[in-house]
Amino acid sequence: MTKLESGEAGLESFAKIIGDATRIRMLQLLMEGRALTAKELAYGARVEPATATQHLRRLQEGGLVSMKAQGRHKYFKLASAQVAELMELLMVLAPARNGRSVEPRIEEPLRRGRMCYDHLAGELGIGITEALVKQGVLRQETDAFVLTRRGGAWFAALGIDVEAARALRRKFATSCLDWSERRDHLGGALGAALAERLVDLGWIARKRNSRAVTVTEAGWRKLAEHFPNAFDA
Amino acid sequence: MTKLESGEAGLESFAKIIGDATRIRMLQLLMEGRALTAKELAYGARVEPATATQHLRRLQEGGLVSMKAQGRHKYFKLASAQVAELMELLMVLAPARNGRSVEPRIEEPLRRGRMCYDHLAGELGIGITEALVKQGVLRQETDAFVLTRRGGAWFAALGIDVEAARALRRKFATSCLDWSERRDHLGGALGAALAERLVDLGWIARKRNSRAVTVTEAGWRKLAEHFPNAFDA
DNA sequence: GCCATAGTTTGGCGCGGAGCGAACTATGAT
DNA sequence: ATCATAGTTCGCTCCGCGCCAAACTATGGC
Repeated sequence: MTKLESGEAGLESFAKIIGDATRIRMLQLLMEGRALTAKELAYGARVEPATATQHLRRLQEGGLVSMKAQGRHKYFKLASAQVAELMELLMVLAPARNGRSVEPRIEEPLRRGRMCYDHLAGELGIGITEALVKQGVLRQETDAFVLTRRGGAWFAALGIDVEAARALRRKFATSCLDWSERRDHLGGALGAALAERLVDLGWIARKRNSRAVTVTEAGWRKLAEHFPNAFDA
Repeated sequence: MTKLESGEAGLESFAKIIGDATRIRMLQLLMEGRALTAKELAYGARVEPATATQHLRRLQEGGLVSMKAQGRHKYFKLASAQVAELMELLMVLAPARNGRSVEPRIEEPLRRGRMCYDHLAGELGIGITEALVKQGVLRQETDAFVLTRRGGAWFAALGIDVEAARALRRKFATSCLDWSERRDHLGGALGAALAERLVDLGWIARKRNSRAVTVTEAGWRKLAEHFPNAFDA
């Protein structure tokens, strides 16, 4: 054990990890909340995969991102909500230096409800997910949700073919870190099936050419029945 | 105007400013809340003054620290409470990488009340300062307090020689950013005189070999009379 | 005026580390 | 088995930038 102040030295090398343009760009890409592959991050941050590997290793060592290998892909995402908090603070403080710059405010409708790929995010997605957990339909694990026995029945009752979703060659019920809310919500095949079904039922509707999702007139009552206490606040 | 995305480029160069061991060390030194001179920061961060000048310039450009020239000294302090917030977040996240490390928790007594150089800080210092502002004894300016006309009488009534304090070759009534509370409190000659007088009156007492300050038995009643509503929470 | 001290500017040295291409392994598709 | 693709390892180049010494300016004390 070298004589190394764990506090100070830790902060210094941690700061170095953040203090690189490419790595910051990668973290920015991950702010959307979705898990990205190494290659996506490489090209997104405008470097070759070989270079990206090094950066991603350092980001992992710094506890800023977490990785999950799946087949020949490696999916990276922000390690915690605190990291997202840190990034947000950096983004707020940064432009102050660069002359005035209008704070890029999130459009309110998007904050309320939106599609994240093909499943629901925003307050709507989170409200629904948390209601399902509270009802015992889902159980939250480290980075995925598990459908309980009664949960299967619940989805079936809503008219969703759970087995079909399970058969798809994709993650079944992942937990996706929400960008605006910083909370986990249901993604994957099950999340997509649920979103699709709610649209089919006419409870929610997608705005044309937008990721925004709104609850329909009839939807409010129906959602309140099926997801109790989900939309109080 | 070059084609330069103000948002992205800003974040990247901002991150670079933070991502340097020496500059982080300087920011860490400033977390105490007191303004420090360029030289103090240089040696505190273990570099020569010539090097420190460069770093301090970049920290200023990045909006992380603010500077006030006073005579031949230049005093630096954190630019805002948000910067302190950022630093705190960095310090919380950093050690996670470095194996387990006990979160260096602030000792409770220090949080309650302590000496910051020669004036009062912590909840005690802030409570007193805010009570004085509310009573119209002090008025808060950008980075200093102003003693009002009635304020002079108030201090005199407490047995403090305001003119003597004003005559000293030092800042009279500065506002000092509190480290644990992140709020301004009264410093400078006036703050020191007040602290000294409260000790003389026996209302507060310093612990031996510590910066901790406690309120005496008799002190509680007296303080409550002179600083109404200062210690509710 | 003098000297002492705080801070800055400049020039040059040297290292850390970001970047890439090429060769490698690992997984999946056919 | 064969090919395609994801990601890694290695060796190398090269540039940014942190650092200091020395010479400079600015301020205060005498």
